[in-house]
Order: sequence, then C-alpha cells, then structure tokens
Amino acid sequence: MSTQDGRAQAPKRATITDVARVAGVSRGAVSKVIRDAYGVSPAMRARVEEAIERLAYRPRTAARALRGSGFTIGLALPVFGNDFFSQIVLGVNETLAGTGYRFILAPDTSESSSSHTLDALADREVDGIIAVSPMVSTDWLENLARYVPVVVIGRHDMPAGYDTVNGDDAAGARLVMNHLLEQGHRRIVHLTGDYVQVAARPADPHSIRSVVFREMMLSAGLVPRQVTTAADPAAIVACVRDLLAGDEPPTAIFAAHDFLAIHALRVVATSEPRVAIAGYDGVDIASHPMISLTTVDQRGVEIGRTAATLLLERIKGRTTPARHVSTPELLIRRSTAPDGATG
Amino acid sequence: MSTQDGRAQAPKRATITDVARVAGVSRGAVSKVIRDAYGVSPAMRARVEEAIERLAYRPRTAARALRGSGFTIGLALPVFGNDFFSQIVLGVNETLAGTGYRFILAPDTSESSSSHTLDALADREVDGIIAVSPMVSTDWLENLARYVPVVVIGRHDMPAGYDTVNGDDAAGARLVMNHLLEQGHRRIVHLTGDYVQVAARPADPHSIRSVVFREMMLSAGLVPRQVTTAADPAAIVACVRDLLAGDEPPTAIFAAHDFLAIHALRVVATSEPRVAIAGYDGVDIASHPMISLTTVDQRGVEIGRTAATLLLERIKGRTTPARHVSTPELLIRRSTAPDGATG
DNA sequence: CTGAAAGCGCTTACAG
DNA sequence: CTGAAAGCGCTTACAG
Repeated sequence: MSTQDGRAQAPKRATITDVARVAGVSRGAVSKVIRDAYGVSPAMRARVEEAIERLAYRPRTAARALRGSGFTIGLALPVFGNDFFSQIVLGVNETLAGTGYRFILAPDTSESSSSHTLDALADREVDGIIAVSPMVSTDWLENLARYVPVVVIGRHDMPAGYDTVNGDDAAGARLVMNHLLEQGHRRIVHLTGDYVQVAARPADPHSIRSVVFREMMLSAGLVPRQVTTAADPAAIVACVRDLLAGDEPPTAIFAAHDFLAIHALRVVATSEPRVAIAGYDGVDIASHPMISLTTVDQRGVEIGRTAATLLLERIKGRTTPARHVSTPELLIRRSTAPDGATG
Repeated sequence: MSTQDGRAQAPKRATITDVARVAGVSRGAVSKVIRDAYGVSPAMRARVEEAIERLAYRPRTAARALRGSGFTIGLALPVFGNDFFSQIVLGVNETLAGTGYRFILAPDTSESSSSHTLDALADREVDGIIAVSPMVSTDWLENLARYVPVVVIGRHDMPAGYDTVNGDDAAGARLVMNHLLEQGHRRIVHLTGDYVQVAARPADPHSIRSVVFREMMLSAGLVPRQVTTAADPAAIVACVRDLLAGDEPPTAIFAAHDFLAIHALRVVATSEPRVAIAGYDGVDIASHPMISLTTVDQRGVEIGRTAATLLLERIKGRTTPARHVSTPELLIRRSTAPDGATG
C-alpha cells in the first residue's frame, strides 16, 4: 500500500499529547516535567517520565522555539574549513558545555551572503547569534540585534546593541613588523585579500593590519608596498610567484592571515634567494616542524569562549554593549629565521 | 521604562498576520504568495509583495517546519575542523546551491554523542539528515530513518531505510600497501585511532583499512603490526616517538588518515633513519611542498555532492535504499619517496 | 499541585 | 481566485 509520496505513511514521532494521554495527565503537566518547572508532584513526575521513556518521546525544538526558547544558538561563519575559525568554534563549544544550550553552524555559501546566513539563523528562532566577520553594515547588525541577541567576532565596531570580541589587531601587526624590521628587512610586502578595503571598512581586522603595516614602514623610512590576491590557493600562488619574479622582490612578506602565508610558502619553499614570511592567526599547522611559520597567535579558542559567554549574558537580559579585546602573541619560527637557519 | 527581562520590550519581527493586515488579505493568501503556490491573482500578489517589502517580513523557518517544510537539511559531523570533512561540506554545499534548500551543521561535542547530535537535528524538524561517520548502531539509524530521510557517509552498511556513500576503502588501502611493498618495505606499521574496533565495527572505513593492511602483510609473508593512538596531536606524536624508539622500528608507516599522518610527520621530520609515511583522505595540506604527503584521495567533495543528491531524492519520495561507492586514487609524494629524495 | 484554554507563526485542506 | 477554520507541537498565564 503505497502512496504517491513515499513518505506519506512515515510514522509520526510521539508528541507531547501522546505522552499526556499515556500518562493520563494534561499536556501542560508534561511540559512542566520536561522543563523541570516548579510545581510537579513526585508521583506525577514519575508517571510522565515513564510515559516519555516508553514512547521514546523527544520534545521538538522547532515547536519550543516558537513559543519559548529552543536553547540553541546560531554560529555564522563566513567560510567553512578555515582553521582559525575552527578554533573559535572550539571555544564556543567549550563554554556552552553544561549550559543546556546547543549550537548550530551556518556558513556563508556561494549563493548566500552573510546577511542571508544571519537571516536564516534568525528565521530558525535561535536564542542568540554569534557572527564571525560578517560582511554587512553596522546598521544591518544593529537592526538584527533589535530582535535577537548578537555577538560579533572580528569587527572593531562601536555598537550600541550588540557585543564585539576581537584580537588586538594593531598590537599584533606591530609585533610582526617590529620582528621583521629587527631582522633587518627593508623590502617588506604586505600580502592581503583583495576584498580588503581599508577606506570602506576601517573596523575590519585586515584593514587595521594593513594600516599598521603602512604606518610602521613609513616611520621606518621605508616604502610600504601591498599586494592583494583572491582567496583560492591557485591565485595566492600565482600572486606570490609574480611578486618574487618582479622588480625588487621583497626580502620579507607579512601575510594578513595564515592561509595566505601557508600558500605563499608553497612558492617560497623552492625559491632563491630565500624570503621571510610571517602570517597571522596562529593556526595549528603553522607549528608543524615542516612548515614552521612565524605567526601571531590570536587565541581563537579564547575569542570563541568569550563570545559565547557574552552571548549567554545577553540572552539572560544584559542590554549594555560589551567589547572584549584579546592580547595577541608573536610566535617566532623558522619562516622568519635569518638565512641559513632554513630547515 | 525597563522590565526585569531586558528583552521584554524587544520589538517583534513582522509576522504573516501583519502582512495580511497591511495588504488587506487573509493569512492564507499571504502564505500562498510566499510559497509561490497556485492560484493567486497578479493584483493580489503585487499588494502582498509590497506589504512584505514594507514590513521587511521574513517567514519564520521554525514555524514553517512545524507545518510543512523548512527547506533545511542537517549535516552531522563527528568532529569539527577536520579537513576531510570540510571537503564533504563543500560538496554538499555545491549540490544544494540553487535547490532552495539550506543546510545547518551540527558537530558532535564533548558532551553530546552522535546520537544526541542526530536527535537534535531531528528535533529541529529538518527535512533530511546527512550523517558523517555516526557512532551509533545500524538499528538506531534505521529507526531514525523511519521518521526523517537519512544519508550516511562513512559506513559500509547494508541499510534498508537509508542511503550510504563511501569511498572504496578496501581498494584504497590496497593502493597504499602495494605502493609501500613495491618500495621494498618489510617492516610496515599501521597507525590507527584507538577507537577503531575491527570486530565490533566491521563496516567502519578504518576497520576495513586495518583488515586489508593485515591481509596484505600476511600474504606478503610479513608480520602485520598495528599501533593505536588517541586522536589529539600530543598523543599521536608520543605514540610515533615510542614506535621509532622501540625494537625493530618500522621503515614505513601506513596511517589510517591524514591527520594521523601529518602529526606523525612531526616526529619523522627530525628522525634518523628516515621513515616513509602514507596517509589516507587527500586533504589539501598534504599537497603542500613542505609536507608532500603520499595519500589516498577519497574525493571528499564528490562524496558530499553525492550524499546531497541522494538526500534530495529521498526527500522527494524515494524509499528504496541507494549505496554509492567512489573510487579512490593514490597520490604519490615525497613522504614515501626512496631515501635521499627527501626535500 | 493540576488542568483547560489561548497562543507562538505558519500551512493545509475546504468552502465559497 | 480568495478567505475562514483547523491544526502543526509546544509553552504560558490563569483558574481551580
């Protein structure tokens, strides 16, 4: 006996009504037991719990979220598979453990921009949203924050309605530049993503790194030179290859983030003369002895933990904005070691 | 005028009722316009769309899912931040583009096992679930599949109610072993995760790789030796260090997956004599010239694409089980090159 | 301590 | 082509 829709006769999961019937109580009573709410007699609780067990009942988050809270927070990521963002996710997960809150991840996809991703999360009635480097205006975020608690990672905004968590990008960039200058480098190039627009997005971490690079080169009496590349490995490799093949190739590259640095190393690994490279983020693979990339540890796990903590505060009712900045640390490795120390 | 709950006076997003009121039509009519359903006059559509625009209305997925479909599929991952799984996510994303379906990710967390993750997804009333290497019984999966369309990646099950997508692990393991044996290696050790239990989980990809390793060693007249390690980098490094420091250290290591192989390389990078290493998965970093790890490309993106395609079929009504196996390819790199070719 | 009723925001038949 | 009503599975006051 089949119908047109193959799922037509799919069995229904037990609902709160089924449990109420089996336990011989009202639906409201079952709800109270589930939520561990005040005012349930031990006897009733026992009966309800037995019925829940027997029916393998599980409350539907979708329905709960509609009325009360679904105990879920949404984590929006601009890309999937970036190791630094993975650190953030780890931190969020750590903080949420034991709180009863779960999280779901929603990466921006090829066809959905940051705004779509954030909207989609809000549409699912999550209790709060952590947005990592969202590419939307502050106005857009302020508006979103009117309806749902929001914490933003990776934007040095001065928001009224949401919280921010960032690394100290100016300090981190200074650490890198001081290191390279101390090594005696004069021809240093800043390698960054082609989406970085310092003028349009001054609060963007990559803009700040770029600005600091420029300032420090100038005050050292040097010429700041910056090249931009698309995000895919092939483009990065091509960009760095061109750079090294051009006139006056740099002796050092300050890459705006580790992904750029690691792919730049693909070129540098076989190039002569050697070019120093420093990255930014502190991803795990940078510490691998065969890579050994100098980088700035942004403490992604800590950033994730802090963001989750702030979001839980907001969910509980805080409305005053909080801004957290974590202190970066320079990890000096072989990629910027003086000539000859190459592994 | 503030209340105890800071969110008490948070503004409400416009609902379908608001739109109906503004447009002067019924809620059902608005619903039809939203869903692009049959039977709406152009005039009415125009009025409704104007109201939607004006109110910045967005249908709540949570409410839709309760009644019809939320056009969302859930992707359950056993861990977060694994590069091979990222390939799968990319493939799923590719296939979903343009279908109107979105996906949300739910990784197993420290406190939630695979079953909790899958339940949580089902509780959110997703239209279907793709489960990557879930650590639950087949009975459990069959039961889940009674209620929601399911596709499982990374288990060579013979299911009745769900689909499976896998690499050909036996073929892949043979590629690796043939390669190592051809290089003249006799003392080959298989390095695998300590959770792998061949007897208990014969359908697990890692079990299959382990079994094939054993068979091929035996038929080559060699002694199969396997060591297991916990999943964290420190444990892997300690394990490999012990292995190399022990009696009769191997001349080659067949790691059950790239993450193991790459961290094993941390030890091997500085060890004498040289030990060949092959991994399994085909993660991006393996191709980096400074890593250059021999591995089996599992074609993760293709696996993700196929899984999404099968799930969409199931959502549309297919009930007969499908099983897809993708053909792996051996990528020979420097990590298994003969002595002296070390980079 | 317990239950009946209303409502969250949507969709689905069913009348008109 | 359009609307009124019932219902998805839950929670929230409000009576008793």
